[in-house]
Amino acid sequence: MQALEDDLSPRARRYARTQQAILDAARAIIHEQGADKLSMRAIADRIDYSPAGLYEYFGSKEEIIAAVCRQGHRLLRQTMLTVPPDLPPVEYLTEIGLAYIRFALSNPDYFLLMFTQTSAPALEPGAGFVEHEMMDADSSFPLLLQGVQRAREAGLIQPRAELSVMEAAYSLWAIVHGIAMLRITYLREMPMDFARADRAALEAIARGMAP
Amino acid sequence: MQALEDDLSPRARRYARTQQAILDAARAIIHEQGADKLSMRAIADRIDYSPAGLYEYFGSKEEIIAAVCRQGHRLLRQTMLTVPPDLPPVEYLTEIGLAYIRFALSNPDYFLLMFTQTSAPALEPGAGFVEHEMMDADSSFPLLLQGVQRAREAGLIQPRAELSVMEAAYSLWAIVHGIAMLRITYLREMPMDFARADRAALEAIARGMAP
DNA sequence: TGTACATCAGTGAACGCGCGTTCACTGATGTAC
DNA sequence: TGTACATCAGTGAACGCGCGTTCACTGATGTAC
Repeated sequence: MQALEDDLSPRARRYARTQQAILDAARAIIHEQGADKLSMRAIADRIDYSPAGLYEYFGSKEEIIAAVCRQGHRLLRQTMLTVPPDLPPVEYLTEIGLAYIRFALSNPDYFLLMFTQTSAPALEPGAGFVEHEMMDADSSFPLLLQGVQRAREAGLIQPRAELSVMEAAYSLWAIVHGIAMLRITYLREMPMDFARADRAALEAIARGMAP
Repeated sequence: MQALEDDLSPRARRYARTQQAILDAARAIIHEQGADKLSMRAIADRIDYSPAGLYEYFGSKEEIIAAVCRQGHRLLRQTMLTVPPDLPPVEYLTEIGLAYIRFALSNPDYFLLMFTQTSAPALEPGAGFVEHEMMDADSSFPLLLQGVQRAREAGLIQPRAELSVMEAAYSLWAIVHGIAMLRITYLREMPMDFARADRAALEAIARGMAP
């Protein structure tokens, strides 16, 4: 990555840097004021540009949003990667699940945008699930999938006829995503011991996959 | 409800009817064109009014949205109520969970709006969870809670030190909500056997609560 | 090394649009006597 | 039962606003000889 940037001309380097500054500004606005306050003018203001200048770097507002979302998924994935991979498999799964939730809570508007955007390019018909962005290198889902696979190899999770590895990872994803979504929207003001409840939920689903 | 309306003067009755027509129009627009196409002008057009006329019935666009959402929660609840309550408790829980998901899939934009709106009145500090709209008569959560309670009484769910009835219902809600959300947003184009996977997820969480 | 020129990065002003809301108004509906 | 009046339901036009995007422009940067 760094080596790759070194190969670029100073011009191309500055270009890439400004492009990144635009995305950073967009992210900051979303974080501080919510996604509906994100406008070309607001971004331009924040990096001391005129709105027209942004079109040197992105073709439209939509492109900027798409790029910000892609970066968000990468960031979410990285947050989950900070969990030590040598934890006992089930504990590992619990921890990356909690990391997913934590990311959503500290970046609610960003998270909401990431999973609310409907602009993903449609798959051509006949494409398998592997082509879906869910299986991208940037996505966090493969981490869940690997985690489940590891737990299965350790004999801590029993794949059944009714629950493949894929489906187990999907269940796990659903429960953490549901918790994340509910907590940043409908349950925002709910007085409740979520630390306890979330752990309980993750333990329950883990039990449900056990042999 | 009907009797109550009969008591009203013809004037009040027409007023209530128009108010409902406005909400119906709003709902139809959300369903057909998405929540971002919902405007006072669009609503007015649809019921052959001028935009200004709407202010006879609602103080602002925000009020209309709030009312539409409240109605949405009522509708979701009613959908879940169509599940026969005399099913075996665990099967009952599975079925109302699937009904929740089905509602979201047939009204994606409506569902998204209902659970994305941030305009719920904040609880005054010190309020218990019972005061939260989650526990309203309109909310679907109490159905999950009762379902879990019933399963517990039948001995099919084992409340543990680590998983109270409340937490079990929360887990269940999280998983169906997560599925619903993922399927109407990020996984919209995902080619996958969801009928199977969703059932598997619900069975897994049920197993995790079993004695 | 110096000069002429092409390209690049960024500006300022304006475009047209759709929006929520307001306000003076008017005809229709209901009420009081 | 008829008339005068108050209230109600709804209109049309306009308000001011913020938005994404375009376009002719200009000074700065890099390139070729």
